[in-house]
Amino acid sequence: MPHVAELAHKLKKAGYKLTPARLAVIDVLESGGEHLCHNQILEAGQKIYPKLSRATVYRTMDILVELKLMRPLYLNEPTQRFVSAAGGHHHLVCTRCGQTIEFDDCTANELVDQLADRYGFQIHHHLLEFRGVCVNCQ
Amino acid sequence: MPHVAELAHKLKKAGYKLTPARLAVIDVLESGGEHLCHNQILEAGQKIYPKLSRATVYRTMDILVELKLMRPLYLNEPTQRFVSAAGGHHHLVCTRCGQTIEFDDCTANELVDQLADRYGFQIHHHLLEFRGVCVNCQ
DNA sequence: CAAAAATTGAGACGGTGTCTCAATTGTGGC
DNA sequence: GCCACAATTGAGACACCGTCTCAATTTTTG
Repeated sequence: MPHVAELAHKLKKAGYKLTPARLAVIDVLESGGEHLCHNQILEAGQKIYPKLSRATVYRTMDILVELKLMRPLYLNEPTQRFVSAAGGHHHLVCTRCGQTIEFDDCTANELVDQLADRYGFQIHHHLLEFRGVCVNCQ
Repeated sequence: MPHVAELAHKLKKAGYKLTPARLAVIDVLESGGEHLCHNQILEAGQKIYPKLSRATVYRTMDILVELKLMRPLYLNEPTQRFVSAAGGHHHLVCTRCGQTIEFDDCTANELVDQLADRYGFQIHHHLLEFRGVCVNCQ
């Protein structure tokens, strides 16, 4: 989970201005749950800074992704969501209720090397997604 | 890669009618490349059966997914794409040119058990996605 | 203080996925 | 082969999403 101070500081350090709109977005990211999408960020952000507009949310998220402070992902739906770049990148998704658990364990590192060899790819990152039914929904 | 005959047969067996529209969609799935999205299926399908409509493509794909003959996935973009349910479920994506290689190797099976234990999930399937730069784009 | 640069909100726009509805079509029973 | 009925269809309406433009505002700089 990102910290307001940290995100804000890095934004400023990268040469971006700390405007109320951007601070509202950052605030939402810090206090809101995980896996927020643009719309959720917009709605929550407007409670903090009512003038906040959709375009600004998109622009701010672009910056945060560019600076590798947040990471975009698609959890089996057409909506882009965001997680802190620091957090675990792997997911356990309940296909019934949508609950998503994030974890870090990863046994894919050997596989990364194999694939790099076989296909000549430079692999930068990877994502594991497990899908099933959670305890409550069984 | 699915076979027309096979998909068509299973559709009929499940109680669905074999209409020209559905056959066109199936034909595209069989002959077209991998990772097709609705729009690509529509365009290719209309070359076979010009009256084919967008709604029918969506409906047919819903059925095929329901019957577990095809599998939907999102490759880091808001567009849903489809792969044969039988094929490999893991991907190597070039972030520069978009080329996607599909493979089957999987070292995640131990991880599946661990996660099932830890979180009480019944895990049905999983997806690995590796992202990097392919030979040509380096 | 003035000019330039960065950022913004509002709204237009094209594309996508969903839905409705009247018209058409495939199928099993005859 | 034909018929009646249920399934299926295409067309278009609709809401929503992501992108873009642009004029207005704010911030920084000289």
